[in-house]
Amino acid sequence: MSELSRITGAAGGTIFHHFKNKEDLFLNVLKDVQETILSEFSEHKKTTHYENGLEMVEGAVTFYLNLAGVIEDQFLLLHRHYPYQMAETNLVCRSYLESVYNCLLTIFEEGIAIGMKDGSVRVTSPVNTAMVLFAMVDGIVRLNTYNLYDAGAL
Amino acid sequence: MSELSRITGAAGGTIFHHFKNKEDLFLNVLKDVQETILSEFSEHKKTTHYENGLEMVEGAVTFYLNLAGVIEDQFLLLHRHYPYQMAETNLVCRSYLESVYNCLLTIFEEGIAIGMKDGSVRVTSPVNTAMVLFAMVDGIVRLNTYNLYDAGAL
DNA sequence: TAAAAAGCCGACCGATCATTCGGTTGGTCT
DNA sequence: AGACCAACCGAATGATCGGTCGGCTTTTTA
Repeated sequence: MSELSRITGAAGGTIFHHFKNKEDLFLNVLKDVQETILSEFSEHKKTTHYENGLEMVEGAVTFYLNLAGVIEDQFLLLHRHYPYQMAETNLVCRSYLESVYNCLLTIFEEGIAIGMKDGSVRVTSPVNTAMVLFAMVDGIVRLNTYNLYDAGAL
Repeated sequence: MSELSRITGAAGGTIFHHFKNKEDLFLNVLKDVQETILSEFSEHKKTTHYENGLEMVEGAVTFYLNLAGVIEDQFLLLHRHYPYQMAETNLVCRSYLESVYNCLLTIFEEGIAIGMKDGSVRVTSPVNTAMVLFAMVDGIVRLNTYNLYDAGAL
């Protein structure tokens, strides 16, 4: 909190005038992350168009990797342990996280579902496939954040 | 530290008799994680045998998912932010993490390399493919740890 | 068997933490 | 002009943190 006070230039007490406590402040940050990702997602849906399901899945991967680069700090928050620990007891926190993951998974799921219809994608379970794809892309982002390897080249 | 003192039953000062400070204690825990994973890895190599490269890759996935379940706490440590933050300045910490990731990546790489020879695997870059596969499996483990979704069913 | 070393204890310390609170300011409404 | 209010300040607060230290006990060594 003192570091935040130093960075923003606001006095220590001022922060507590705007936020009830540290947890409330964190929840507002998380809310901001959720809103940003959801808005980027709907923007992506509006501005893109794909020939078939497979292309849509590929587009989802590109969208995800690109987004993770543009708002790296926000994604970093989702890669930390604290939010998920808080989500175990805090329902608001949990709903923010679920909303984000739901949104991100949906992109893959939709692409796979369409691809199954048009024949460009052949899988048994679209939900599971989407989850595996998501885990893969997210894992790469994570690998890239903690630059132990040059995953950025991927 | 006080919680550790409570759990172990050792007095506060006793912990600092065995470890220089909190960071030193953490490094010893991380060292333990590294040694455990490396030993499990060599055990896996000794006790398994595969017909071709693809089977070996599949075996690597199974090994990884299984290991993550058996020593869940130790994997949780690798999914937290702190070690990677520390690795930026602490070379010992960095070497532990690199050693772990190197070991885990190697399993995939070897399988892919063999598979490319015997024709069971067709990829352009074994290193990149191994990294993507690793990211995928690790992503699933992470998704499962923070049980927002029932990734365990996968 | 005496001395030395290692293990252990818990009260204690200074630093830092999140949070509080009495008071000031500048703008808006009556 | 006076009342009101949200925004803001910063010193003060109690709790907690990692870490220290002198002394007690057990084990090892000479």
